[in-house]
Amino acid sequence: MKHLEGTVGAVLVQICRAHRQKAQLKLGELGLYTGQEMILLKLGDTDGLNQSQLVETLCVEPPTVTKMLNRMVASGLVERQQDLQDARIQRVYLTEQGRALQEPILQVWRELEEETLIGLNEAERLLLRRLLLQVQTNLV
Amino acid sequence: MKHLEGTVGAVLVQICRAHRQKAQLKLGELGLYTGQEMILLKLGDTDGLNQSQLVETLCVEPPTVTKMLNRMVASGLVERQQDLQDARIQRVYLTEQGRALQEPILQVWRELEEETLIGLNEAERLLLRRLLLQVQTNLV
DNA sequence: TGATATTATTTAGACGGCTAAACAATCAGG
DNA sequence: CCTGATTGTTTAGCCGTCTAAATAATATCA
Repeated sequence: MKHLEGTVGAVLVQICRAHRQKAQLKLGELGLYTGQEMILLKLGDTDGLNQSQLVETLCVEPPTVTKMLNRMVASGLVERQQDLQDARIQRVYLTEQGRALQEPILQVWRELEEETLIGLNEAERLLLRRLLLQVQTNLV
Repeated sequence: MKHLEGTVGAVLVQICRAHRQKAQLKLGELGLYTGQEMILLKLGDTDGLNQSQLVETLCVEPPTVTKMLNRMVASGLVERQQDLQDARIQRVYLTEQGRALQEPILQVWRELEEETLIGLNEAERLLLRRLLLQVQTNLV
C-alpha cells in the first residue's frame, strides 16, 4: 500500500467511511439510515419535490432515490402523491413523523461537524472548506 | 438544505460519492470494482495476509472483506489458502491475474489523484493533505 | 484435562449506491 | 392526428458496507 498511503484519494476514502459510520451511529438513534436525513432536510426546506428534483440536489441516480423513498414511505417518514398535472411525476411530502425529525437531524449534523473539525482553528476550517469545494468542483 | 449546505460534512459526502464514481469508471476498465484495488495493492505489497490483517489495514468490518474476497476469488484475482499452523486462518494470495493489475491500478490512482487536485498548487495540496489527516484522526 | 474465553471467519439480511433496461406519460414535428 | 423523441420513474441485479449471530478452532486457566 506504500504507493498510495497518504494520497488525498486514499485519505478521502477512509474519512468517508468513518464519517458515514459516525453519522449512522447517531442517526440510528433517530430510526434513520445514512442518506435519509438529506432527503428529510431537503423536504423540510421545500416540501413536495418530485424525485427528479431530489436526484438533482442529492447528486444521486434515480434508482437510488426510488429505493430510498420506498423504504422511507414504508417507515412513515414521507408520503408519495401523484402530480395532478403530469401523471409521470410523483411528489414527495414529509409526514408529521418526518417533520418532527428536522431539528434532531440538524443537531446530529452539528455534533458530527464539530467532531469532524476538532483540532482545527477557525482559519483552518475555512481553508479546508475552500479546498474541499475546489475538489468537489474537480470531481463532479 | 440551507442549514448544512457548505458544511464540511456535506461536502465530504458529495466528494466521496463523486470520487468513488470516477474511480469506478476507471477501475471498471480493468474489470474491478471500487475497493478491490485496495486489497490487490495491499497484497502486492505483502502477499499472503489473512483476512483479519486486511480488515485492519482497510479499516473495514470482517464480513465486508469476506464478501469482497469471495467475489475476487470467483473472478480469479486472488486465492485463499488455509494456514497450516492455525486452521482458523485463511491466507490470501494474489493470482497472476491479480498481480498483473498492480501497475494499471497505480496508474488509475495517479490519474484520479491528479484530477482530484486540479487547480491546487503544491502548497495547497500539502495543506489539504495535512488537514484531511487531522480530520481522519478525528473520525477514526 | 476440561470447561470457558478468545480469535478468525462466515452467514444472513439490511441499506446506499450504481448500471442497464423497462415502462409510462408527455411533447414535438410532419 | 399520429408517430417518435424525451422525460420521470421503476425493476432487476450487482457491489461495498454494516450489524447481529453462528461456527469453528485455538488459548487459557482452574
